Amino acid sequence: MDKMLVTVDIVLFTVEHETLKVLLVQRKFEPWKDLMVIPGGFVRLDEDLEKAAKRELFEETGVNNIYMEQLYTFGNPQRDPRGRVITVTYYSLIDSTKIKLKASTDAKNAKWFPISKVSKLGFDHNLILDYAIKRLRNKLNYTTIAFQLLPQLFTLTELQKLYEIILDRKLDKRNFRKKLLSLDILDETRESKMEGAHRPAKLYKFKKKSLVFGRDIV
Amino acid sequence: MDKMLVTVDIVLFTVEHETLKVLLVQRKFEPWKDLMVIPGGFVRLDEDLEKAAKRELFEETGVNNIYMEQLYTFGNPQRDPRGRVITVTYYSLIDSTKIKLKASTDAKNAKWFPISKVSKLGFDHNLILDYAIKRLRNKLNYTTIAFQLLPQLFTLTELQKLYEIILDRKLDKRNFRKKLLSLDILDETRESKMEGAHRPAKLYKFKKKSLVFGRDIV
DNA sequence: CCAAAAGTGTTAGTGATACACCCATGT
DNA sequence: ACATGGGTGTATCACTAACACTTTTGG
Repeated sequence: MDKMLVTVDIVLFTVEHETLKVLLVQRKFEPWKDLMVIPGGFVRLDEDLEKAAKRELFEETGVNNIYMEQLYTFGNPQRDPRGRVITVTYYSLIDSTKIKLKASTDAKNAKWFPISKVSKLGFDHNLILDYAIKRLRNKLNYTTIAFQLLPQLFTLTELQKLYEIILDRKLDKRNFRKKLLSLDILDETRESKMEGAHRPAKLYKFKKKSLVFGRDIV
Repeated sequence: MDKMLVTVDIVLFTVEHETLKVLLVQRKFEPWKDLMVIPGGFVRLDEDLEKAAKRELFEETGVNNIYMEQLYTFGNPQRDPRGRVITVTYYSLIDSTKIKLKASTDAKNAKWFPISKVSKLGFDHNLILDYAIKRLRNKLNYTTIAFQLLPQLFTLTELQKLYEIILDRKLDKRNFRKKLLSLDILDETRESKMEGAHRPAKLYKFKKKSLVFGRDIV
């Protein structure tokens, strides 16, 4: 083996059942047979890195057209026992209800895992995941990436809950609302959400110009 | 050419004669013969990426043991006409007086260029440089990387001037001092710098624990 | 009328910015 | 005494964080 191999790995996050989850696939072969890993694959010779990441992701999840950001490039010579493999990693946060995991394409078994329950992954993927979680949480502070997880109309409480799940801490309701509304990226609608025995919540939508996901808001 | 090739490129900054400069080398061969480019080279099969960056840098500049940070990985398939070459880029800021540029090793002609005078570079290196400048400036806000450019004892005015040069804007003297002193990373010494017909300036040094360069200070 | 979540304002603290004058020295 | 750069304090503003009660609905 005298080649340097280049892969892309994609750390894909979602929020489901009030839990931050990451998409993992199970390895069918050695090394790390049966262990879970972050999905990814080899970059083709004529293929842009981000395109490759999107293609791999599409092949394994059916998800398309998402905003994706480069995370870091991991290149320890020992990270893959089969040879020299460097990996350019990407991450994203998506609405899991908008995709269907193709259960068995590529003979892989893709599943969402609560990040709190992820144990030993193959390769150096625990390292990659930890790094991605930090970046994701940090990115929440100054971008709109979280908004991709909500329907077009949503309540401020739903948005806040989302932030709390991803950040894994409680936020103050009044401060959260004040902050979000001051950013001038939300439009109040005349509709409201009635469900349960309590006061209905106003529904908001994003201003059109704010719909570029991942856009920086500072 | 059926291989994917991996290089590391290093954007090395310094401040000299009150100017922010970047280290460039001149290409001796096609493509982009005679144009300036960011120094770099191929990663060996058994070599860690950052190690490779440090080795390349050492071979071309003689500089050793520096703090270096990964910038981004560029992988457009057309970025090198000779084949598929992806590059993992690093950047750093160093004291140019501590190194000697080996003028002609590797048949290269390494020189410091004021960033304001950099014109068309080979490959996509203008893009890489622009990206590096942004990151460097941003990093100044919350790390101690700039401190590597100063002698052990320095005045606050020297430090401020350094920041102004890198950021390319004036800073308020009182606010700068207030901020820096409030960070609790400087120790006042009993010495002062006498030069010129004016009041001598107090000399400061960094607290030992702050001497890990590139360390985050927030 | 009770339970449940929605909605709302004020205060205190912190950090950023803007701004002008006196101080210590060499010549 | 004057020219030069060193050194200092205050007021305003914006943002963060802490904190508790009233409103609207369904049952």
